[in-house]
Amino acid sequence: MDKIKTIFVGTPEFSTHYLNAIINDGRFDVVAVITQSDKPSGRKHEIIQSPVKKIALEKDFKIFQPERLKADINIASELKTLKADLMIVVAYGQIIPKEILEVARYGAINVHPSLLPKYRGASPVQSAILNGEEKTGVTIMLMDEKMDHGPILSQVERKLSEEETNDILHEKLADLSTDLLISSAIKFINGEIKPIEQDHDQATFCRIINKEDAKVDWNKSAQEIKRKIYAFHPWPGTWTMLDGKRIKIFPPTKILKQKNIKKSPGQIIINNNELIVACGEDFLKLDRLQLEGKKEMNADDFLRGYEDLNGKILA
RNA sequence: CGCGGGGUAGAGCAGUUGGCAGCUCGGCGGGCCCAUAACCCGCAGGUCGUGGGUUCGAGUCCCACCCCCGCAA
Repeated sequence: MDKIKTIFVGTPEFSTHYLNAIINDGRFDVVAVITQSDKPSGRKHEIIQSPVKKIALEKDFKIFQPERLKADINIASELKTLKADLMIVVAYGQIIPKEILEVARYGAINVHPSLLPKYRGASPVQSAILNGEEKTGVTIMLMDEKMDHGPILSQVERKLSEEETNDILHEKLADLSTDLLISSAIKFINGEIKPIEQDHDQATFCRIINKEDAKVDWNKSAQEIKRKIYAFHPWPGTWTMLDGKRIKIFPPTKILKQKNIKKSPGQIIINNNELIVACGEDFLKLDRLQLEGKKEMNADDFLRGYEDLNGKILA
């Protein structure tokens, strides 16, 4: 059997797990890679290449980096000349127009890290943690014009614990589903899978995360705040303000229930060398912090250098 | 040339107008105690990021460079 001529579309680290799996499997021939354009990034505004691009360069794949895929009319015809069998899309970061989705003979397959039709959209993993879901998973599906809307080829589930962070969960979901992507793609091409239409009435959506989402509202319950800290780790990183300075909060944190103490939300309590903050409901013990300009550190290190914290208010 | 904070003992920090380098924690030794991460006594541990300059004298002032970090993108 000939190798499956594949166009891979993706951008961040998460995508690279799948690209590597496809490369290592041996039954696929990557004829092109589409990834986001290089952008000035970091402290000195250096030009940064996407993780997917780095692999593509290493393997000497043909690379496309349109500024806006929608606006680039020529790219569809150029892709067609590759006579690809399949397009595989993992976290590209742009809407892909219909003409592009149709350049490969068998169409486009998407990997989406949620149990579709739940959590369509830009932040499925973060949202599942934020909402305290008991389980999430990964869906392999065919793409159509609507976002995360196409018929499902396969799914895999994973239980969630209260201690799951966004970065680790992404990795675990990838580990869990790279094989599934490959087997599903091959079965689909061989006509061994019948795609199943999603139950669109059950669909839920999650929007892209912005920086304002990452600020702590201490009026919320300790549980809600804890989930945010885990869901937004390491990016964008949950933060609050202390004495006019930004301070980031990292996992782990622990919820403390103490009914007889009354403090205003955001108030710091130093007890037994532990850093505890009053929330709208219950209390949160913070273990790891980072003051702007400083490195991330343990709470007891932080307390050592920052005297008279007791009673101060985080906002 | 995007904006900003920082580099001082193993860790976290302080160091006033330039004048003997400190604090808390940790480490080591000893003491107290039924006992302890508690308490008491003692000890060790620093080329103050690097190089140059000013000065009788620089952690501190001037110049250059290296490294870490927050914002923004």
